[in-house]
Amino acid sequence: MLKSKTVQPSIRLPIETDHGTFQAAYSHNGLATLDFPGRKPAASSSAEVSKEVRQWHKLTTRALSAVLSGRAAAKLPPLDMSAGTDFQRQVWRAMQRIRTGQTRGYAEIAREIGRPKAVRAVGGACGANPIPVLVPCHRVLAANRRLGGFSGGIEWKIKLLAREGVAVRA
DNA sequence: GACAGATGAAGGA
DNA sequence: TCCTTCATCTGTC
Repeated sequence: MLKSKTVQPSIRLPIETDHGTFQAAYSHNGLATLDFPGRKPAASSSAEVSKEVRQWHKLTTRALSAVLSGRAAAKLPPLDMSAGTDFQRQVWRAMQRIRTGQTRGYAEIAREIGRPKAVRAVGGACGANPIPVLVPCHRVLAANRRLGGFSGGIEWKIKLLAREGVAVRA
């Protein structure tokens, strides 16, 4: 089993949306983390922002506003998932394949990555997802279309799913 | 090695 | 339906 590697994002930039200010953090590989409004104090990096990061940030901002409007993101910046284990990256990739307005169950994700019994571990990997919204962990529901949980807060999961026209049970 | 966890399924009320 | 219990698998400490 691989332990997660701790890769320190080098640049933190705010993203203003109608729903509050998200915090995006970039490493040299791409977008590393995305924090919901109010989750962490707004922090702007003192490091110089390269042209490349500015381009990624522009894509992230557009993608975020698209998803928050219930639309599919046209283009995503490169996502730095190096902080996750192999298992977690498999789960996150499977979640990225879920289209806007569609949902999957934890068990379905588990089957998709070839580990049908690892449903609880899939839940754990969802919770460890550093880039919520863009890696759509909100589209993963528990059995019988129940909500399950959400690292950013269950109210965010409800809000995001409602934007995509997905009806869920409390 | 023990424990916790964003689950699933089965059984009973 | 709802609740409880147990089985299962992975990540973290």
